[in-house]
Amino acid sequence: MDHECTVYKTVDYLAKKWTLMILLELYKGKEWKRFTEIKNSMKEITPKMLSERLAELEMEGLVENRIDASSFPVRSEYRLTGPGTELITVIHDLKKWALKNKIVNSTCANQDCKICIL
Amino acid sequence: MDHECTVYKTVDYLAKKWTLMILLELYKGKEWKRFTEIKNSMKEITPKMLSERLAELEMEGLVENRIDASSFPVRSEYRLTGPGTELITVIHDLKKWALKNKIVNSTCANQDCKICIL
DNA sequence: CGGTATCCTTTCGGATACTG
DNA sequence: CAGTATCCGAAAGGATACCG
Repeated sequence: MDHECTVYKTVDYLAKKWTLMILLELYKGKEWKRFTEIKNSMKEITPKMLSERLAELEMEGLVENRIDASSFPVRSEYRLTGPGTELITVIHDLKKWALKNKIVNSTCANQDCKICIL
Repeated sequence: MDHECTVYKTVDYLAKKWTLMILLELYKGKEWKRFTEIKNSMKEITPKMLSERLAELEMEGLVENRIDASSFPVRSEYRLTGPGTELITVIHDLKKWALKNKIVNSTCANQDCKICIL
């Protein structure tokens, strides 16, 4: 939309399809994850989408990428940056708000969600 | 997208165009605001969009509507509910995160933003 | 005033194929 | 393996007109 307000800018890219899922996928488990590894963990995503979203997140400084070109095939891995990890806290707050105020009966409420693992 | 995860569900509707702007518009100033009053404060929005978004937000329990049908023209007013107001806190946290981690030089950082007023 | 209805444009994302 | 290129369909949103 092209905003000047920080809040709108931030939500604009966080809100895109797959973005949150990718962030949470990178948040769980191991530090560095390979492209295909991320892709396989999100059954429905296309390489095009994953590629686009990772590029955006890298530009926003939430994700970093390291490439080992000496090996073949090239090994490319991603992880959350510091800011990226800190954002998870805010997302967790959002979840707490939702569970407190809106969700009446959800498996999400009884336990840590298996999907977002928050 | 049709998620089962609380977090995704929540972001799915918060992320729609105009939604955040409407919430913040209702957050500032007076308690109850009329349809046209909201519309005029957001120069670019069409009545269709405002109507759709308000309906969604009402369904989600973030906004409530009262109608005075005895007057003519009918007087219809909106305001944030309790949960709606609490959400503003989370949005504020998101802003703080963005200013701390991402925004280098923004008028937003020096003062409360004139747009989101957070 | 407070919306709906209709139509139309634009954007987004999916499917698929291909490449170094 | 880690993507990119191309094409296409669905859906979101804008413009405009109209109505109780």
